[in-house]
Amino acid sequence: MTGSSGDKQPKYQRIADTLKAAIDAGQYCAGDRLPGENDLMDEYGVARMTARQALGVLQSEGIAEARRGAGVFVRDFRPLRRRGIQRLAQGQWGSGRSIWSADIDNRLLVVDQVSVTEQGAPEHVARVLGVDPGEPMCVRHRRFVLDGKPVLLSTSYLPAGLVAGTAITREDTGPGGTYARLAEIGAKPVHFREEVRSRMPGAEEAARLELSAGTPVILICRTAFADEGQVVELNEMILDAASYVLEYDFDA
Amino acid sequence: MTGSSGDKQPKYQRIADTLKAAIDAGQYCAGDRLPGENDLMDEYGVARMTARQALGVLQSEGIAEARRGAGVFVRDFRPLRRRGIQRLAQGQWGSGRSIWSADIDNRLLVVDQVSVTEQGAPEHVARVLGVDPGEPMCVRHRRFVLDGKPVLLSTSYLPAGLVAGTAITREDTGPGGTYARLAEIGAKPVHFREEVRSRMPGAEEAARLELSAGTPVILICRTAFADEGQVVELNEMILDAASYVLEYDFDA
DNA sequence: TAGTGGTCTAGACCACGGC
DNA sequence: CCGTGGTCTAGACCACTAG
Repeated sequence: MTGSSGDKQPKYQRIADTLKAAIDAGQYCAGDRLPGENDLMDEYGVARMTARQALGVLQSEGIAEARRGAGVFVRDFRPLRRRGIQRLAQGQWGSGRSIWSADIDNRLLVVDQVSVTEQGAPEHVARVLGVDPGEPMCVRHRRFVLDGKPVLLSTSYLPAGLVAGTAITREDTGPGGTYARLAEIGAKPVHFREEVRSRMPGAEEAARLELSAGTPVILICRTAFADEGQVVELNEMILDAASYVLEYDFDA
Repeated sequence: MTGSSGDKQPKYQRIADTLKAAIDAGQYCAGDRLPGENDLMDEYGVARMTARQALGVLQSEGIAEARRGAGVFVRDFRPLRRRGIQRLAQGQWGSGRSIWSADIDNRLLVVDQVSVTEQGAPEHVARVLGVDPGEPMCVRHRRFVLDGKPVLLSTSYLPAGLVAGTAITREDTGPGGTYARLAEIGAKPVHFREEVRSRMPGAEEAARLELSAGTPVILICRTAFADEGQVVELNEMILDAASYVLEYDFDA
């Protein structure tokens, strides 16, 4: 495909396709600098905005990344593997290690932008939790930064009455994390539901995750159920899609 | 956020933020037409390309959609729910109904662009299947169109030797689909792994799924294992991210 | 047919990065 | 410093859609 058919494509698309073909052919590898706007203007005899638009195609497809003052570079894709099911098996958090240490090998994970507040349940949260909007909730915000790159934003909602007085209301939830604390107060999560979708980030999300153009986010909304079917936590996560592969393993 | 701080934002960003705020405030609802390029030029006293850039922000965030000759319109988000685990429970395909009918209620699902060919295993497929690259595979391509909107592209790889002579090599695999046929030849899938990621589509993917700008795709790579741990199928799916929510339900 | 968005040109000034 | 990409202007022609 992309052959020499007389499809009457726009110029910028033809230039973009040529660059993509060169990347596929290995003429440019991950991290290499692509021809800049000026190069393309000379080579194809087009105006600045047209060359710019061609490079914009590669950026909006997540293939390339512009660095101001330096050039446009080929991106690479080396995602983390997030095992959705095994990571929540009881052995992981029952034993006292952080859930997150299951994900990472030889990498530096920093949790920052932590805040724990009590506020009223937003409407969509209340609906899932089965409570009234405005019901007091313990809201935990966190950002996870792996090797200096932010990869995940997390917002966790728990019923304020349920978790009052536990370490869940503190920034450091202690060994085993939130789920170990829930187990200690008789609200052990026994069932989980994860809903996954993807969209482009808003400006604030892109800033907090330091996303370059053309990178979507993955949204995971996890609901944790105790053994009476009671919802004990709702966790909304925003992931850099270029940093993650989610894995779900299950039997027929 | 987006307060009146003297952040010295670009004009197009300020215009875009104003439009987004108006949408959030309910001044424009899903399907409504937004102010066009000419409107913004008049209202803000900017050049054509700047107004255009502002509208481009909303489009690249998936908030709005341009319709040529008509205007720029607010998009909506009414996704399908795809239950990753229950839908592959044996009751679903063991009973003879199509797996896909489990997903849809009162909607017209059309499967088109079907092709079944035999070709050599691509390198990445061979690696997962544990065979040599070029090993003959049965390759099934399909496109799923729901109520006239393409939502999913599927490419399925099965060992050619295993499925030779079965309905799997025909376009219509018969009641219960591929998995029912595999069960009949003693290669019943008992375990599945789904790997999920997201990125922006390439031009061909966007065309086949009729995606508007600012819509990512979700990639699902599903591996089906028979009871000896043997891989019997690898299914690569490309989903319109604006059409789907994936759901995974599991116990701790 | 009138108005819309899609493409394109030929300039301009700026902020930032590497040298 | 000089080249890079980021923003912006003021025009132009086109294809498409709605009325």
